[in-house]
Amino acid sequence: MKNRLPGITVQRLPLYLKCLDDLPAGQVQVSSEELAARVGLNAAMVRKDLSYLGSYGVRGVGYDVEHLRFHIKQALGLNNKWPIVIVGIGNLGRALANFDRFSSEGFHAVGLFDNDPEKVGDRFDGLAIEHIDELPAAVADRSAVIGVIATPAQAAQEVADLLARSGVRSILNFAPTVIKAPPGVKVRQADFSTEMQVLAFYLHQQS
Amino acid sequence: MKNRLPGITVQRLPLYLKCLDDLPAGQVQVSSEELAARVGLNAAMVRKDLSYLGSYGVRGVGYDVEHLRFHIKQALGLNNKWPIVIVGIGNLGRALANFDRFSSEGFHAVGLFDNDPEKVGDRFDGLAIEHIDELPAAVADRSAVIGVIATPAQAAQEVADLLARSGVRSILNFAPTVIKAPPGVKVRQADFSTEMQVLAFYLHQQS
DNA sequence: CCTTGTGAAGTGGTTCACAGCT
DNA sequence: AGCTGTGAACCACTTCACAAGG
Repeated sequence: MKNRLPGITVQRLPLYLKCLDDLPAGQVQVSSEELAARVGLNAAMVRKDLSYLGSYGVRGVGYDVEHLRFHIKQALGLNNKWPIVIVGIGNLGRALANFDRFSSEGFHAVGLFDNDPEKVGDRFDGLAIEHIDELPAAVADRSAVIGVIATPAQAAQEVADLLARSGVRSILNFAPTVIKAPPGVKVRQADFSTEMQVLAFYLHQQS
Repeated sequence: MKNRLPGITVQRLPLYLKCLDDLPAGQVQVSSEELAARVGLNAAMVRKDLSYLGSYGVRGVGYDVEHLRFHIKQALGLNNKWPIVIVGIGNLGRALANFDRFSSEGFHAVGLFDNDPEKVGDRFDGLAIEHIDELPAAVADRSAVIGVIATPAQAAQEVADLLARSGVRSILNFAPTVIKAPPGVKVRQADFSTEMQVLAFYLHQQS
């Protein structure tokens, strides 16, 4: 076991976690072979990924499902409850706010923000929508560490700047534009059009 | 120029395209240095990625913005209009259906499906929601090639099977579960919780 | 003189193949 | 006997560094 996981392993750990959830109720052991088939990867890769977490398998048997789930969540920091804020409460923002697996997955929404005064006060997921001007104080008061951007593209950079200044340490950007953030603020791009365009490439190739 | 682009280059081409859109109106040339700064990468990587498309830059000058945009779109197959269907018209499905950059980005929605009879007939983006039972015929009639899954996790595999049987060649899955598809059907996972969990890892590390 | 395009070197991820345990 | 854990070989991507060319 090394104490540093490759970035790409970090990206696969959430997939293993989802596969564990999909196992038949009552299944107590799982082999690298079975997990690999479920995620669509090679068994050696699964074993190598999991070995970075420590030696939690049993030779000749496999991995204990609950034990493994615990250690993956541990490695990802999902045994905390990270406070997050969501900016832009259109259809996408509402979908995110209603996402009820937050609680089981290490996050909880502590603020919903929009710049439309019409929307302020509406409630989702037990939270009232607040005006974007309230964001800096809210992030500080509620110790939010992740900001989710679900605004139109033209507002995204401005919102990212505001989030960064307010003190979040990570940004998940759903707007179809590339945003910059100061060093120390980790950004992930999570947008629909990028994924679609990648699929288009493979369609195009075939034809 | 080779005729095979590395998979990871394919994933970055959409980002370059977005950066070209963000350039000040009227800017006619762009250097690898400037593009790199915008996407947050090394200039050599940008040049190498673009060199796979052919030698479309001018030494000492840079790349012609329009020319480059054309060739990236060409490579990604975005000079077609790929017909897509969206399954699961909750908040997320509506966000996708309303996504108005489709037309400029090589796609158009040709069907919206849900299993809730209450929703059937509602209109979004100029399309009426149809019942999921209509999906196979619709995919065939309208030549849809991409299926987007925006259902809850427990329905996702079933919808994926239905899409694959109906003849789509690519699936974009937003449900927080790992789905399988037969060989020949390309799947991309695009889910919120995976991205959040990756961010959680980096937060956890710092603290 | 400036910036592209690209071999070559460097880095990191994947797969193989088998020793090590149960 | 079976499955994990892991060095070693392999392969892919990134970065360097510079020749080529406007």
